[in-house]
Amino acid sequence: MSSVAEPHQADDGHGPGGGLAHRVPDLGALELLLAVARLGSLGAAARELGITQPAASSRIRSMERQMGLALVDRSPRGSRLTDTGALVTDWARRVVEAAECFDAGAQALRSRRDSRLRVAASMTIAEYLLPGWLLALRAERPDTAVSLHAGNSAAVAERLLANEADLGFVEGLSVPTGLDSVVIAHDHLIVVTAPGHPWARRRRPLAASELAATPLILREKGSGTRQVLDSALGGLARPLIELSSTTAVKAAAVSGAGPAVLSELAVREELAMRRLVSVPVEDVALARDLRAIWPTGHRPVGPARELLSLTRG
Amino acid sequence: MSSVAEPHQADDGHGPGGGLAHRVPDLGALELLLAVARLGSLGAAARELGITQPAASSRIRSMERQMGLALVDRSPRGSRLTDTGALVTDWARRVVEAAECFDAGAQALRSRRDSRLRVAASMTIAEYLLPGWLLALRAERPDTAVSLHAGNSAAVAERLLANEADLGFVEGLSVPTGLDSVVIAHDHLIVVTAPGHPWARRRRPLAASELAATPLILREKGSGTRQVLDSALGGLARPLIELSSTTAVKAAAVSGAGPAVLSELAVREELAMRRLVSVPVEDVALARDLRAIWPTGHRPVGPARELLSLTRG
DNA sequence: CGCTGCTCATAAGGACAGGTTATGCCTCCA
DNA sequence: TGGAGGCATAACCTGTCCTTATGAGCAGCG
Repeated sequence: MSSVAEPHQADDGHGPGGGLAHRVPDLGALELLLAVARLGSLGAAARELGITQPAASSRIRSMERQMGLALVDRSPRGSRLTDTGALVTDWARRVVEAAECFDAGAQALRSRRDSRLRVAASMTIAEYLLPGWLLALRAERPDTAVSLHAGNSAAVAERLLANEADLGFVEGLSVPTGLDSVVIAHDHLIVVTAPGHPWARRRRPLAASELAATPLILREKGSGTRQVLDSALGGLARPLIELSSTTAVKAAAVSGAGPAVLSELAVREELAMRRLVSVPVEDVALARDLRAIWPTGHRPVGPARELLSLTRG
Repeated sequence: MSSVAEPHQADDGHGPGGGLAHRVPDLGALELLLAVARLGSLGAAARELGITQPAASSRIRSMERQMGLALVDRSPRGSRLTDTGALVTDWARRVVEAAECFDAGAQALRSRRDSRLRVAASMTIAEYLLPGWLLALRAERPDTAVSLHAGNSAAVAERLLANEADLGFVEGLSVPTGLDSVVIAHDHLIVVTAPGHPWARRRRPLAASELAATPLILREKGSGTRQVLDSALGGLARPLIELSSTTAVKAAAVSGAGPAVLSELAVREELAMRRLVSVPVEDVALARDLRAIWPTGHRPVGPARELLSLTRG
């Protein structure tokens, strides 16, 4: 029951030129570029990253050679980004930020035991929201060791009640007894298809009956997403296929296998890139709350309170 | 006049443990992990990336050692991700996607001459939107060579009229004569502050007069963002400091220097991570259109039409 | 039952990237 | 006219990642 079982997908150009890694400078080089942009000098950037000035000079130079672009204007009294360098640096910043989220998440997965704050979260929240929160928390309280356990809503509640976690995050319809909660955000399930699908060009909203009558790509029964959909349609959702992870559902939908129902959190990126298109729906209650939960009476204090305050919009 | 001149900022933990690059696997490893997730086998993933099976095996193993996490369940008939591996892979996917955007953008900056589609775009669009569009275009038309030139709105128009570009993207109030256009999206300028600023806790919307009376962190006169703000306030915006790039303005605002006015495109990430907070505003027309533009009479065809169709919501 | 085909693991060697120290040149400023 | 800070080059070292060659576990089939 663990996870990924993805269908074939016809996308991504694994064409010639070899992997991304040969065309994109590695993270260390991008980090260095950001430091140069911020500090205005190769030497200063080198010091900040704990390397020597010649190392920085050589690394920036080979990055420019690799990309075929002049990124930095060197002068005897400092270095500034060129115009294209500024643009490249902005794109690089996004890569580094994603890597920082990765790192924050990985670190939380690693430090299981001796953590000052033990968090349990549902898959969707752990995937899309939590790394950013952890990063923000680290910015304010750099020495707070956080541990993370991801699972379904029931598992999260269980861990809290067993005192194996201090704070939980779930997306669901109801809160288990013995737990207090606060709504931290709202989420909507939305219907998505590949851009080529007939529904993609629909202007008139889909009726609930139509949705219930159409075979859909769905998460397995028991997942939070599926529960909300079944309840909204009165237990009637017809699966085209059932997949055990959000990722697999997205991949199937992108490949054109059919319409899928997913959290808007999960498909924001795909919508922005037009890999998926949202289909308007009427009359169906696909909203759900994202909640922070904790054992009744143990109102969050210290790091837990800090993290909680970061999550509220 | 080129670019970045960032003020001091007290954030990011350049603390111990050395750079990100030592804690996060490099792009090649992340790419490999995604391939393993998708294909269900180390050997198959290795083949897809054009390396040998032992190389893949060793690389995954050292990634697991580096992170201190078991990512893959190996068996004599294939490999599957562990639960934590699935989570890590989802985070890795975001890093790789950011790198793909970086690559698409860099490639467009590089191929200046012999391109089938020459695009000119304003800075904001080039920074935040265009890489995604280029990636989507590459997915559909892998062999379309695109070149990109970024500049302010006037420069974009100039390039189009001089037949140095086929398609332009600008965010602005008006369209120069000699050019046709279509609105592809709507953008709003928003007022943001660091979370600690008094305005951050404001519930009651800010009046235009209040905004005009307060010194703000702003882009330089002549930028599209500044033009819209000045016009909305009747030419009255009072600068606290003027900076020459969106990035510098964001950094100043994050560090708490004061309130800033920026496109919501530019601060979406910062808002999500609570590094900045949006301040409600009333009575001020801060909306602006994002437009695709082209020389009158040369309606986009071929690759230009293709790209245009990807940008419309 | 043993062959064939798939999987992953290990071992030994080579290429290269990225780091270091040492040094030189340029420019601004006191 | 030093001195300080900036960048570049050269020579060398080391670790990482790749390769080829080989071994071993599990499945299906004649």
